[in-house]
Amino acid sequence: MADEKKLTSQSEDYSAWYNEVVLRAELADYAPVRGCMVVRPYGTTLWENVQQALDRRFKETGHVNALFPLLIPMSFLQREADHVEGFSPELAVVTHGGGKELEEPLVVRPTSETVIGYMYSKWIRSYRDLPLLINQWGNVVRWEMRTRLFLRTAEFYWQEGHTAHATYEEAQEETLRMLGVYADFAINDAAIPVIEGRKSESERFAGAVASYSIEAMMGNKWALQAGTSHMLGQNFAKAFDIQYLDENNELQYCWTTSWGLSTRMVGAIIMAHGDDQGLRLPPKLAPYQLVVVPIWRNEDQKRAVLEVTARIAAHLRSSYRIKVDDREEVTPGFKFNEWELRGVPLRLEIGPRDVENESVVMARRDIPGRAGKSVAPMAGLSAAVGDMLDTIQADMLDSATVFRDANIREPEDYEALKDTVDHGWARAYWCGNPECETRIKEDTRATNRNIPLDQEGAGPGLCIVCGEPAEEWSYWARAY
RNA sequence: CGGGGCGUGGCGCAGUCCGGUUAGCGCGCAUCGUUUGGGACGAUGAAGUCGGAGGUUCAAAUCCUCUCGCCCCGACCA
Repeated sequence: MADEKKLTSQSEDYSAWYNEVVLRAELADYAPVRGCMVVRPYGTTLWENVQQALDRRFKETGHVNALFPLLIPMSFLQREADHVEGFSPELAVVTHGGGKELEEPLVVRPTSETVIGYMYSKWIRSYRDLPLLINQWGNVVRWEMRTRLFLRTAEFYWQEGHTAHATYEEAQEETLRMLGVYADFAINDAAIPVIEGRKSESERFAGAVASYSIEAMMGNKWALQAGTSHMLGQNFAKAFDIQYLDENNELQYCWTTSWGLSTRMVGAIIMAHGDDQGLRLPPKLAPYQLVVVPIWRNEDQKRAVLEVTARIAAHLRSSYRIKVDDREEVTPGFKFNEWELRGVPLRLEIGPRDVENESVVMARRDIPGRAGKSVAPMAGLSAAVGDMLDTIQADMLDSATVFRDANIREPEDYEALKDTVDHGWARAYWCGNPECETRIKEDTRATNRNIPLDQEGAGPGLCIVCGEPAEEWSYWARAY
């Protein structure tokens, strides 16, 4: 930071920008343990808003919440071959308890498929018990090599849904339903356009038959997997004996799914919307939807302004998440910058002129500077604020969508693809051969993000790498 | 685990090469006053076992040995 007041600009150093925003907006801080973070109150409120928006959708689709234990017997992980292999390098293991070495080590859950599978095998007896639709809000630990606040931390907070079904079709339907729920949330609440798709074999969750993701484009044009949904087939059902008696009194293995969305979504919100001034939070999720900054020059004005401010705030508080910043030790200009850094979508400025004219100045965070300012009459202010917040929400989605679409190209050939993924995402035909996928990764550091569910317009084509026939196109990009 | 960087008041750093007053600077913080429509200013003040341990020396933030931790860049991952 050359200028201590300003953030490092995104163009100068995107990851420095990211770290500074997270710290200075007081979303999170580094914990004493490497790779762990403290989610500060402002970040927690944002996460709680994410939770509420998702939880409502989970309930609407028939799910209920439960809480499963943090510690899992090591042997559980080993029951599903791919699952152990996938997770063993990143497990935190508890070897001692009560001052004694444990007979069997316990792992701190990296995810809960195994314990939940164990419990499901106890709970499920009959087809009448199905489908079983449970979600858990909690934390997990994965010993990551390289960590970044929110994006990849050793411990993170998330929800993991785990469902069991009688048939393949129902489980597959559930997998895609929840992917759709994530997409709906991302688009309509987080104002982040996302692409729903299937993960390639190499990117598939350890133990899954198929994994699906929503992929979002960040401000530096890298991709971020913002949510995943897995079709687990009967892999875990067989490993944990999750069986039921069907209508014909025959024993069948269940079909299970799991799906998760983590505090990484906070990182997505930061990077999808942030600018050189700091955060830009979508109104639906922002801890404060609007901040009111009173302005005065002398005692008389102060009294009048604060009185009007209090009245307006009391009125707005019933409908909006509002913060009145009446600190006297900092100037209005300082407050403007601080709340812009912290991403509050809308600011109301109330000064002597406004008191006189019975108006307020509204400043939109998504449109910096003078262009984002307008004057609104105090009469009918609540409705005007509501309209403005709706407009900001919609405009943020629009501009994120325009940005994303402007940075997705369809390269003609392999040489063009190499260039494309340097500046954005590529949508290209791929034959599905892992060797072609690996080659792209080695040549460009870009990975297969997903094979979009929406294949409209895709006909038979030729693989961008090997030229063999390809049925589907997929997205390729540098990713977090 | 490989490469790089860094540990000095709350934060950011200088000082370390070449040992030598009372360890400085900016920001922040506290008090008072003047300010307040885009990051105010002045005065006064509080705050540091120089990451830790051992060693060399009359003398160590500074030199030597060991150690711990953090950050950044790679390979792995949501």
